[in-house]
Amino acid sequence: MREIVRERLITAAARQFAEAGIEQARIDDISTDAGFAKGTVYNYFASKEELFGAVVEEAAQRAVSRFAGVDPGGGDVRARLVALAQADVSVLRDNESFTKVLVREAMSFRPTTYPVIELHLAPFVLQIAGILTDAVTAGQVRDDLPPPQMALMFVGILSLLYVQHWGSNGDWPALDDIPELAVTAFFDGAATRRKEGES
Amino acid sequence: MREIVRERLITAAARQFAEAGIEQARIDDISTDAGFAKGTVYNYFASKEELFGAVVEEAAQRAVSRFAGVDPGGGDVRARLVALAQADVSVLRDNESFTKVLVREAMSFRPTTYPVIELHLAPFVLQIAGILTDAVTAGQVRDDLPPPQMALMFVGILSLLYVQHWGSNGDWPALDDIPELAVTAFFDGAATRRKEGES
Amino acid sequence: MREIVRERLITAAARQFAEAGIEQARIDDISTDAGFAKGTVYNYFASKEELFGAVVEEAAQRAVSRFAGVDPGGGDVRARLVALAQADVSVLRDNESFTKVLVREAMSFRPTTYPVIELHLAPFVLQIAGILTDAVTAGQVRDDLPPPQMALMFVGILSLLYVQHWGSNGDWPALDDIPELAVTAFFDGAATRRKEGES
Amino acid sequence: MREIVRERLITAAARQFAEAGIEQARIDDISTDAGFAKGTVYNYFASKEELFGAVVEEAAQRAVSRFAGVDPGGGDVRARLVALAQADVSVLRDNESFTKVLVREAMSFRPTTYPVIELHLAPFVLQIAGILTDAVTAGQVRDDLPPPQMALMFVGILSLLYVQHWGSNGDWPALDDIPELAVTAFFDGAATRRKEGES
DNA sequence: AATGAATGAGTCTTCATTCAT
DNA sequence: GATGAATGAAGACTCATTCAT
Repeated sequence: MREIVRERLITAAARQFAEAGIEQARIDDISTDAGFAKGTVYNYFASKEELFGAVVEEAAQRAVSRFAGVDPGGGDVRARLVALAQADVSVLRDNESFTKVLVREAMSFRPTTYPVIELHLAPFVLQIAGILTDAVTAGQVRDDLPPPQMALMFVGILSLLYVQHWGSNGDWPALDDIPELAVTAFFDGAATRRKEGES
Repeated sequence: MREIVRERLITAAARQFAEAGIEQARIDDISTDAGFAKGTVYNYFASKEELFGAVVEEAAQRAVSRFAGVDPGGGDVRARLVALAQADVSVLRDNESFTKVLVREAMSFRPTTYPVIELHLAPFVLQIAGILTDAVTAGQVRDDLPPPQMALMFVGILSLLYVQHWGSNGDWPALDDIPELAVTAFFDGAATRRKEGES
Repeated sequence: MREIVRERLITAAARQFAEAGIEQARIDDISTDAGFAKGTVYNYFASKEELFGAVVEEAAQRAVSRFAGVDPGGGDVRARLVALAQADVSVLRDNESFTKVLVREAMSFRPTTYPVIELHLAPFVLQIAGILTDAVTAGQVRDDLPPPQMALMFVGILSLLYVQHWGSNGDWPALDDIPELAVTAFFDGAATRRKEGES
Repeated sequence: MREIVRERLITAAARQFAEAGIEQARIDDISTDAGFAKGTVYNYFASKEELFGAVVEEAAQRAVSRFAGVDPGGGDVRARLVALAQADVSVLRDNESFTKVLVREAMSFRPTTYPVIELHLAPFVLQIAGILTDAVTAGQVRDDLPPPQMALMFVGILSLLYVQHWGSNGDWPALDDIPELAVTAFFDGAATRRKEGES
């Protein structure tokens, strides 16, 4: 019961925070949006700051939760990364507000939220780093950059495409194109190339 | 005279906005930081919002100004992009606050500032798009993605590295490494490769 | 409940506005005067301006409300006008602040308030105009001036006497004398006269 | 020299005070309107309040100055009053701002300005009272009201018509009609009448 | 004497937070 | 547990006034 109300508040908060930013969002609107009166928020969260923390935490958890079991494994890095990116985009579709909050906060490196985000995103990044390590071993990925940092870059590029998607009002890139695009940008780069093994 | 004071105010504002964000920054502090009493800001800017606009504008202009004459031209895309990225980093060194504000705002896609940023960054993006078009013609760059969007990606990757630099408190990547890193990430990608023409 | 507080705030506001004028009156004082903390006003009115509007509106309504049923009708204009003026004075006794605000504003022809006053005073003026029209028909009142404008004059003269009452600190005219005085001034004028029908 | 600048400032101040009221009028605008920079006002007046006082004083003086020699004398009160009212209206034409300030202040019974106005208007009121006293003696004016108070009423009615003129944007009454109208209202009243001496 | 940049006291207004019901 | 009225700290903004030039 208590948990359900809490959830409703967090979801409403995510919406408001995504639309207005943390400063501009008003507790009143959040409560109303969730179907309660102003004061109710304070029966569940000690402060606006704490509510925001809960939103970020939930956002990070949601983002991570769906990756479990998504990785097809196997030898093809590209395919594995695309699968992850697709999972991420599908999460985004159901949680656009949460993701917006997450990305905006990540890019704002606010001392209070950055560590939270890092902490919760760690599993995701590690999973990617794992895939990359496999791929380095298999000779599919360059070995002159540490996998964890390449993983960060991959997550970053994904976020970047989200930002451009939102910034262009959905004009470009379309959500559907993002997974492939992200992997292409991350993996292949802009240069013309002859794939390994091509004659 | 008037211009100098204005400049001082904008610089102080950039500092405060970079540190605290637009909402948290207090007009009082900005004026004090610039060495004036609180009312002085309002002799130069009609409102906090306008001051912020001036900071963004200045940030965008500074970012662009240094690219003039930086492009070495010639046939090597990589070298040209590295030169531009180096110029950008050197601008950043002198204007860290401005760039922070710029990047944070760009990533927050706020309706009021996003267009301003787009407008002022356009020349920079176009310059890169030009280089990429040359490179496409020369067969150095893939022709399946439109140059303007690749240019956006390049700028995005650069910004991403700044964010990671700031987010890690300068840990990784170091400023000095960013130009090379950005070009590598953008141009080469993560895949192992044999450069065009290698046997 | 909510209505009571609103009323208390309006009453306090009327006091402060009457004493200090709209510019000089401070929201703080109004709230305190009403027995609340300063912020409370804003739970009921969006701005000082709106609160002022509410005061003017209430003032006009109070002024009008008591005229209902006051007019004795019958053939004697003088008596009917005196009855109305007496009602007006009795309203004034209970609402001195409101009336002061009303009169001051009416005489200041401020674009924002003048229409409000006109609108709300219209019924009163119309009632008087009606009485005068009757009287014109009955041959008691001159027919060379339009009744609505004569009605305005009557209201004006009444207000004028209030102003002189306040301006002289109650010295002259006394409130009790005002109804008779107003009707005399308006109806009879200063000239010596022989009433119609006197030999 | 000094006197001329002072005069220009007072005239500009009158304009601004008339348009915006004493609180809303800004020193800056007054100075600019007079053709000077902001600071100049303070070389002539110690404060805004003092400047306002000077405007009121000047307004009162201008209002009075033109009555000298205007009174045609003779036996007809009506004619003498009309002459005075005409003089007043003609003064008003050249000094609309000053008169507006004066009337508004008179109706606002502000402790600081009311005495000033009374003081300066006294000669005018006395002159009218004199005429009325003559008329009482001649049996043309009722003897049951003290002439000074009747004089006040006359001035009041005149002001009232100005207010209605301004409040209706010049619609009614027209300036030209005011002298006759004022005397009619004051002298004859609204009642049908047979003038003294009519058969 | 004129200027206009700088000052800072004074207010309105917002809104997170408290708490009695 | 929900409510929403009351609170009051905080901060943007105005503008009369000062004063160095």
